[in-house]
Parts: sequence; structure tokens; C-alpha cells
Amino acid sequence: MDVIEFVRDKIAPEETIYDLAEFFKVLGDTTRAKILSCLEVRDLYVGEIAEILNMSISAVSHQLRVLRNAKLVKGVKEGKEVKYSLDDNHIMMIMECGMSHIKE
Amino acid sequence: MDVIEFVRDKIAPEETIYDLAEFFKVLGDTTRAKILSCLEVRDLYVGEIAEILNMSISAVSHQLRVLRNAKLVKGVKEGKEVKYSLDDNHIMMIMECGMSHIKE
DNA sequence: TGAACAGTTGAATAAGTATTCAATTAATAG
DNA sequence: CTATTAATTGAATACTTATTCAACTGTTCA
Repeated sequence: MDVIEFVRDKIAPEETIYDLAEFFKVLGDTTRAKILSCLEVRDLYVGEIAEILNMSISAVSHQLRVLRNAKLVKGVKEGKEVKYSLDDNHIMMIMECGMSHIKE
Repeated sequence: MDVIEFVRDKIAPEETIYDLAEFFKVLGDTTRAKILSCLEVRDLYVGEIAEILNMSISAVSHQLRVLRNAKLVKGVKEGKEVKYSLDDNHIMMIMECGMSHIKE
């Protein structure tokens, strides 16, 4: 039965897999995916995002925090408002990549 | 206020975003990510996967069903056993893609 | 035929998480 | 300084979902 050991030896370390799953989990929510789609079009204020998606400011803000922690978006204060933008350009590449999978 | 309409017009359709999030949600679970990592190494029986990951057969089987529904893995009956393999070769490309993001 | 084995399935429980609501911070205009 | 607006935050609720447990299906071999 050393198939078991063979595979255990070859797979990525536990922690790497955990981080990877954590990363995809962030993308795996409709609200967050929508927010990212909006920000792909252009940088936006929190209130604008909420209005575009017909959601409460609070709900959007909570999800923006998740996206911020995952380093997917960043927010810059401009007076009273905070303008958000995509933090990492290749996020959209990854999303497009997923897109190509589901279109089948 | 036509920033709102401008962005609404340009983002992907609601359903596409929903499907995309659904897809990433499947990858966004530690157990499922581990299973996929195992199957990247080689095709495996359910019991082997369970042993490699120190999980119950049942738990693994439940997650395999999720992966099957998402067309990420497929299972072929071989006598009493069922051998699982990756259904779609570019899944690992997507996972590698995510990998490159988290390594920063 | 029946006992043992591999895997699936459904229901229940347990754990995790998205949204709402109310309170709070920070910035600007009057 | 006060009132208003934009956004964040914490706690509570509602919802989703992963794992366990027990029962069941299908296959092999004795």
C-alpha cells in the first residue's frame, strides 16, 4: 500500500493547499465576484458599488474588507469617500480563466 | 449619476458572474483542493484518497460528488471500486494560476 | 446463497459566513 | 461648532455547508 505514501510525498504541502483554497473561497461568493467585476470596469466609491448592485452600503463594505484582506482590492481615501480599485491586475486573468472553464 | 448605468452596462451578466462564483466556490474548500491535488499526482480509488487525507470514506465521497457535479473529476467503476481522475486538464492550470497569486 | 468489501446517500449536527441593524468614526459644508 | 454625508465596525440573525452516522446498493468470492 505505498501508493498512499507516494501520493502523500508528491502533493503540495498542507499549508499551501490551505492558502490556495482560502484564495478561491474569496472569489467564490457572488457578491464579491460582482464587486470585482464592477472594479474591472473602473475604480469606484463604496456608495457607487452599492447602488450598482442594489445592496446596502454596509453589506458592500463588509465584503470589501474581505477583498482587501485578500489583497484583491485596495481603497484610497478621497475626502469623505473611499475609492476602490483592483489591487492585483492578474486577478481578472484568473477570473477569465475560470470563465473559460464554465463556458462548455 | 450615470456612472451607475455605465458600469451596469459593462459588467458581465448576472448569471455568468453567478456561475463563476459557483465554480470558484468548489475550488475554495480545503478538502476539495486536497482531493484535486491528489488526483493531479495520479488516478485514485475513493478509499485511497480517504487514507491519504486521513478522512472518512463518507466525507470524501460527499466531496467527490460536488467535484463531479462541477465536472472537475470523473469516476469510473472498476469492479467494487471506483477510480477517480481529473475530468478537465486545465483545472490544474487554474490552480497553479491561483498559486502564483498567493506566493507574494 | 451469503458474507465481506467499496462506495453512495440522506438526515442530523456542527461549524462557518453573509447580511442586517445600530452605533461609531471621519470629513465637509453651513 | 453643528449637521450632514460616506464609510466602517460589531453583534445578532439567517443561511449555507462540511462532516458524521447509519442505512443501503452493488460487486466479488467462498
